[in-house]
Amino acid sequence: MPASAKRSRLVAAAKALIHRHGYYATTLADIAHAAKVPLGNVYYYFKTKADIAEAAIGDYRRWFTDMLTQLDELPHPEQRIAGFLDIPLVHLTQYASNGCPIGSLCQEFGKSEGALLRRIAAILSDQVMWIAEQFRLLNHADPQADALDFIARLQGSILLAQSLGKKNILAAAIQRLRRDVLK
Amino acid sequence: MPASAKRSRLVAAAKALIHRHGYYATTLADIAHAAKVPLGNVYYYFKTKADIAEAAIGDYRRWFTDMLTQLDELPHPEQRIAGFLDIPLVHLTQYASNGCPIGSLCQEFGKSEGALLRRIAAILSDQVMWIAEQFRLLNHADPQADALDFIARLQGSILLAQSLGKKNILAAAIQRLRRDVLK
DNA sequence: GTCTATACGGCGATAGAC
DNA sequence: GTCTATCGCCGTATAGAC
Repeated sequence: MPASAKRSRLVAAAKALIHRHGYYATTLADIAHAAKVPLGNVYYYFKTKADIAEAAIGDYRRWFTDMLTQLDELPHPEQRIAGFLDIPLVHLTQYASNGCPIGSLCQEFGKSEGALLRRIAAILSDQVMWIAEQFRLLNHADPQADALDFIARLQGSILLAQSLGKKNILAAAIQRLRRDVLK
Repeated sequence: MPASAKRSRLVAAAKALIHRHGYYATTLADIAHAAKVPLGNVYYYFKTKADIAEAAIGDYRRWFTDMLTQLDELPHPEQRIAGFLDIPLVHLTQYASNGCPIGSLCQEFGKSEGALLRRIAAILSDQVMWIAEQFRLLNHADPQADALDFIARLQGSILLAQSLGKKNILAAAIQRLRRDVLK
């Protein structure tokens, strides 16, 4: 039932605008306009603004779940991790100017919206567990701690690149992560 | 001239509330109430809400500058870095539940407020340069890159601890940073 | 310098015709 | 299902008395 063209356009617009301007700064009018849907009609598909965010988060989660499942097809853990690092590399410019769509929402929702925080943070949690699994296969002494450090380095580097306005920082950090893991 | 009791109270209230709830979610009425200053009177001290944020950022910058200057008195770079890591350790609970006051403002301002972003990001930049100087003294091959990685790990760990609701993540990350640097 | 009252705009959400 | 008009609230900012 969620497969309506308008609904999809609304969610897509919400994801793009929220990534660029943040959740609070994005208005329903902005989303409706970008999706070419009249403002009042938005409420036929979503009861509240938070519901749109939830749909956007669901989209992100499905996307990452699919991506990690695809990467699981690769034969070696090193290849899988390299594939994982390709994600921020492909979106380098976007991540460096708008931040990680997951990480920045965690920041925003971490301040107030408890229910939405748990949903968006679950994606980060998925990533940590997936990386930990690869590290376990690579015989790390403490795969969980190493995975947390890995994701922290990635998220922190995105923040630094965005804050200092230098996407090179992110590119170099990805390179460094790849080297440290695959050495 | 900036040393008015009311003004100081307003800035202090702004810092605390913005750290807890973020800049956009914090209203001038909240700040005025917490500082026990009538709403209308706020505008005698600050022309706009952004001006209050600027004052808060100035406060943070002075605080960190003083702290780093104090740490410079310590004889060995290792001790200085250990002292630097004591900052998030002392504020562990607060950082784990509300994030880093600097990092989370960078996220928030990175989305829209360009002028304020540059000011708050300067603090991160200061930290990176200061850490890089210590690494240079410790004969690191690439002090700048190592410093960026160091701050990224710290910021990313704070984000993970806050998002996943486990302050242990931050405590462990600090321990790990200390061990990696001082070994 | 201080404080009350209020203007003004924008946003989330609703009513109700079609 | 779709869309226009609009309500009600809240947040920033101002006017102006004291």
